[in-house]
Amino acid sequence: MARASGERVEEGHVDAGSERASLTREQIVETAISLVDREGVGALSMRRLGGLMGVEAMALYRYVDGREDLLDAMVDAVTAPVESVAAGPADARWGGWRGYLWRLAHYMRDLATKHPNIFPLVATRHPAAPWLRPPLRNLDMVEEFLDTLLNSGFSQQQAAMVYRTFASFLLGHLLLTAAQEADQGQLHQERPALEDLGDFPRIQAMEEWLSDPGADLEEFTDSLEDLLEAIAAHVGEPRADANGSTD
Amino acid sequence: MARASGERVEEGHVDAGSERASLTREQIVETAISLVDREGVGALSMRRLGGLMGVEAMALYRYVDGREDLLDAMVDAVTAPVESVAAGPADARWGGWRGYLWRLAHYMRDLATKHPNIFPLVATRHPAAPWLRPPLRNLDMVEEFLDTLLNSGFSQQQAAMVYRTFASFLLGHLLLTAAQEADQGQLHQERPALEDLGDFPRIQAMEEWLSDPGADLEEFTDSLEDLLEAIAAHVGEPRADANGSTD
DNA sequence: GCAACGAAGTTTACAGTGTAAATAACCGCG
DNA sequence: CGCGGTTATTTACACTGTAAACTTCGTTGC
Repeated sequence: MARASGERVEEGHVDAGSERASLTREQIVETAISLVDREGVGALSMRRLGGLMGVEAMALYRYVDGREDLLDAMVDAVTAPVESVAAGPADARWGGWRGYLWRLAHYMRDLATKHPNIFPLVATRHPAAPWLRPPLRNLDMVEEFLDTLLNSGFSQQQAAMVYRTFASFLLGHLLLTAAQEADQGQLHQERPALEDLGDFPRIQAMEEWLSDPGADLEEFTDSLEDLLEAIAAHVGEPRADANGSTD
Repeated sequence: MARASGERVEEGHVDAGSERASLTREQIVETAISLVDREGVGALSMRRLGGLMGVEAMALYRYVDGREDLLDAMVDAVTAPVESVAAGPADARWGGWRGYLWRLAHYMRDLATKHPNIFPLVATRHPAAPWLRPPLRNLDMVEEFLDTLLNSGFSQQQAAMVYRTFASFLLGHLLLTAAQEADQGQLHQERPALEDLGDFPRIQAMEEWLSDPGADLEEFTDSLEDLLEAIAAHVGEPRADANGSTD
């Protein structure tokens, strides 16, 4: 019954084409992601999601094992394609470790700006293992990360250190980028008049320098380059010229 | 009535001494903080909090204006004392800007380890102004921060840049520190067997280097020193010796 | 054909949530 | 005493996640 007559599902056009489509874990996760992208995690409820897929809420439980599991699955889904985009196996060494880290950083930044409402989840949910540090919590990706570094002459200890440092760097910058992107998207909610700053002359004087949201990418890039330089210095690499050819 | 006879409030010994005590916004926020410290934000509900204070849930609404406001107030309360601890007005220039940033960083780290369940809120909630960057979102503190830097010879543009960079640095490192501290506290919940890593030789080989949770403080300190060095370099300061005396 | 089976989705139910609105208990003051 | 104001309680409602029973349906074995 249910979907037979004109019962007005919320907006979900399931597919109506192939055969019967039924439900899929991937479709559920995908729909949930798009909902959260549009309206934030607060808007994600099982009943609402069910409505979007033209199905009762409880039907989802055959595939997702509860809301928490769904959130984890969303995080995994969003961070999964990184290994095939940031640095596929073919060109993993193109540009050496610097090139690899550069591409990875910018891929993660894209992710944060595309899913600003989901990124806090990526940053905040406990990863499966305690040494897996957000936002770099995809096993395939971490494996490739370490592989690239070890192949570039880093010791195991150094590679682990770089992994941690790099993760912290991304976490800090991208969480801010995402937050900023998020309230840009949320059709300017009530800016509460911004207390008058009379007691804060320094802040008042510097407000223009502190704002400047357009500078975010530039700041990210600059900081990234500083970080790469610092890594190179710690590791004893000559200098730069962006090509650490190891083969 | 309510608190008169033996009605078994959850555990809240309000004060039982002074006069009647009634309710206070500060007490509410304090109790909420201690609850979240013990059991995580998931455990904070208005009814539960009311129970802890020997009062019905709706009584809180005269003081906190809803759950969201309560969470904001908790974040503010937790990050407020920074100006009097990290660097009071008297010794704000002791050790120059390096000393100031050093003390501030360690104060914030203490905060993250003392309130690991609250720190994600500090990191994640939108600040009042868009240019106020977590976790440095206290106006008094930011004012002092900028003042210290400007008094140490930084230009306005440079000071703003340092503020942003420093905030990103803290956010990245402390969120990880807090997460780690948090699941140490949560009486080891089911570690789900940790998929066997057969497909990840690199990770498997380096697991010992990747774990090592004791190294967190050392890593933080090292990274902090790198950051201070980088700032000094960008600003054209001679070198180090931890005393940028400007007077 | 037909009964049995398993899977997919629905119904019903329950305990818990935040919070708006009306109500009651208390205080000092006239 | 009554009156008014502050504080806390009561009641109510819409919503949440999810356990358990139930219906519906396509497939398979005989």
